[in-house]
Amino acid sequence: MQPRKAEADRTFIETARRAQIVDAAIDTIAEVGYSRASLGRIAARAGISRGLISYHFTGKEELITEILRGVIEQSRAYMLPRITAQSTGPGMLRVYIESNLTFIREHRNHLIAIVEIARHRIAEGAPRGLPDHEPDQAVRALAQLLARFQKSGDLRSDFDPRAVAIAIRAAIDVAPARLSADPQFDIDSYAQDIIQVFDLATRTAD
Amino acid sequence: MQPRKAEADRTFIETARRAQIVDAAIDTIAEVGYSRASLGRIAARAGISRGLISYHFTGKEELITEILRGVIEQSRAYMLPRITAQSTGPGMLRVYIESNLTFIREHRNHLIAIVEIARHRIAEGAPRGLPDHEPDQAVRALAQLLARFQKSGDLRSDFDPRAVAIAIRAAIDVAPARLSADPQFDIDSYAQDIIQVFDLATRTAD
Amino acid sequence: MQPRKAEADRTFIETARRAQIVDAAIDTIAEVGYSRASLGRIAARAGISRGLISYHFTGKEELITEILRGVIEQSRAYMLPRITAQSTGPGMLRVYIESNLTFIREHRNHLIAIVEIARHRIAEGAPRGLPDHEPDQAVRALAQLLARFQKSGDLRSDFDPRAVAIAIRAAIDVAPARLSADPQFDIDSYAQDIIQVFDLATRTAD
Amino acid sequence: MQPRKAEADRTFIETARRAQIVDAAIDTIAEVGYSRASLGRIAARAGISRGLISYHFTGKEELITEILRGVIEQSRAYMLPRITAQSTGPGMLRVYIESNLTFIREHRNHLIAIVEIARHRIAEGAPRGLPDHEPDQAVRALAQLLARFQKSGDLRSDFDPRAVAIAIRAAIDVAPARLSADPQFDIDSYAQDIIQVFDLATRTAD
DNA sequence: TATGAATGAGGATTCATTCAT
DNA sequence: TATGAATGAATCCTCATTCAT
Repeated sequence: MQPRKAEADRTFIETARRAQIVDAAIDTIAEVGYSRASLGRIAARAGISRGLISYHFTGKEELITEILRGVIEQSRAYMLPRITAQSTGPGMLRVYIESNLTFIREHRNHLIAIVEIARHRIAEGAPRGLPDHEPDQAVRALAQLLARFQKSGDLRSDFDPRAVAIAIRAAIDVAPARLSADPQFDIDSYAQDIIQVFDLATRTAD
Repeated sequence: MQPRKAEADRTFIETARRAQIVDAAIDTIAEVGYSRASLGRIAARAGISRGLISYHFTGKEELITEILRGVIEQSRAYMLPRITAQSTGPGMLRVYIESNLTFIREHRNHLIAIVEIARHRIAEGAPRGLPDHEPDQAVRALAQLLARFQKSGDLRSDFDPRAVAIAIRAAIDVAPARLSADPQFDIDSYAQDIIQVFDLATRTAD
Repeated sequence: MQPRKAEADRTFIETARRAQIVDAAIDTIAEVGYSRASLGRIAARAGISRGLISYHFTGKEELITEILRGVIEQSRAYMLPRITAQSTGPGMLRVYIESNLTFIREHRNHLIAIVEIARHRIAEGAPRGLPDHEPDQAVRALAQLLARFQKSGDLRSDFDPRAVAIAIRAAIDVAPARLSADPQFDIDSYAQDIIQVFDLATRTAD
Repeated sequence: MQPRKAEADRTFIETARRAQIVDAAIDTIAEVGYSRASLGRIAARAGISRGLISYHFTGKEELITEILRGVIEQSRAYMLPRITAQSTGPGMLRVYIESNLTFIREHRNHLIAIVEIARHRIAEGAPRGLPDHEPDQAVRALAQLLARFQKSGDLRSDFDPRAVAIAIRAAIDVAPARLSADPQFDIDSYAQDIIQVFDLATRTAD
């Protein structure tokens, strides 16, 4: 759905309300799961009326899309500078995984929510809303990074960057659910372990 | 919940119908996603009335549980002998990944469906029905395998078997969704790639 | 509904089955209440298939009517001779109440069932099936008895026999429900108490 | 179950709608009986949509409980002052019966409805919602009254107050159904008749 | 006779959405 | 801006009944 208004036209209050609703929606999805996250429950958590959500968002879909957009934007803002600061292949890979999992640890609910949303969007074959089918985009970007370092001889050249990108993203994307379902899951040591896995798997034999 | 009848008491027709319904449910879930897979849609696909599903299954939950049970059983039957036939760590790992992905390729919808179901069950915190919270069980079994070969010196000992198991399962479990969403995804070459990833990551340095 | 066959045409087996079904229905109604007493549950209790009930009875209504008919017949057979054996007004009244409550005590479920049925029939304004709206018939018969003894000077003449009949029947008809809901309810001493109540209320002042 | 909101928080419109729905439910139950009184029929009678009932009440049970609560409250408000104004045993008893039946006459449908509801609640063994299993409470209160006057020598002491209370309540509770099923039933003269019955049965011999 | 199979109606509930105020 | 009110669709489930074997 297209937004109710162009972003630029929004008043201060409107922007604040949208943010408040988005936050409530994230927490609700993280707590009760996507399919039980009705507008009623989201409104209740935000302490506002059901109607107000409809007032600020064209429909449920716009709200969901907004969540996605926001979280992706934040995560990019956090990770991109860190990743681009690295100049070696192994370094980039380490920081990529590390910054992803750190961001997940510090934004648990946000990530639980978008993973939930992504699954539903994929499952229901509705990749509209985002210009490009979200999880794929992340895979593609990572694959490009890998390919670049393969070319420069900084990573092994005998693997398909796309396949490995899928595996890395899978290992990362599984973390939010783990985090919420398994109290013993230690995301930091998990990070170190999979950094080693993909480091060994992609590092050139010296 | 509990089945309408003990399995042994079922008529030929009853068994056939149950199977037909289970199949229709699998295809429906694979096509429209878990949350849109209503009994009505499942019945429509099977070409039967809504009531007939209720006649053969105590409730939606029994149907879902039956799907899970069936697919897990089939996949075990397919993979277990292949995996246990291997005596070396790397061999086991290769066959584990390979047989999983082969099974996925040959039972696309089945796997799409159970991954969908598993997500929902996790998300809604209701892992009842199956003795043990399904995806975890798979992780745990794989972790045990890895640990065993670590102890026998057949795999590196400097990684947490549980963490690596999670990563391997993630790489496998992501395949069904890929398969259905991305027409260019080549599961066989993906298999070879991730076999190499985890082989390099776990193989002892000679 | 009219019965499937004239009573005379029934084979031995048919008669036995009908009786078995009627018994199962009585126990089911007594246990789970009228509205939860589905044909499925009745069949299950009888250990037969759902279809068989439909084979022996035109519909649920015929079954229910049959229960009513049977229990009323039995209760008449038990009570009538006892009541008509009495020649005085007070004696008749005592035996009327006593034999009713004794019959109730000895046929708990049967009585619970028909009271349940009667309520539903009244409530749903469907007094068809029986030539005459059941509870009314009992009231009317009792009122006639009372009136007869009033005329012969054997009971007070300053009460409306119909009103008192209603009150007596109410005191009796309430017993089955009490019996099943209140474990401390002692039907025998209750009988003595209400015998005294209606004796004092109707006895001529000597 | 528990109401959607605390009673104090309700809007004017909300209060009015709830009352309207309760009224429609009472009339529907009185007309077609408890088990046929579906939310659909109730909504139709109220001239509103099915969903609106769910909007104002948590579920069917809350609606039913609300009916019970309301009618009991009204009937208490009507009867209690009249009964407690009496100081003698026979006087109390007369006013008890009289006020009950007057209230019934003036609130026909209300009483038909709550008797219907009470039966169902008893039959299905689910006396929750109300603090105490309703009909029993009425019996108990009356039994206490009777016992008090027995002790003070104002009523015969040779009857069980509980048994007589059951009989009196039965005579009263049967009136709503009579009223609706039997057009010739004259509740006022019925009142006078059973007042005499229980007066004669409990009055001390002077 | 008896069963299992199948249907379709009806019922309670949840929910996204619309609208008047 | 914000709310409460209201709707109607969708969903799961139960059930009486019908029918072929």
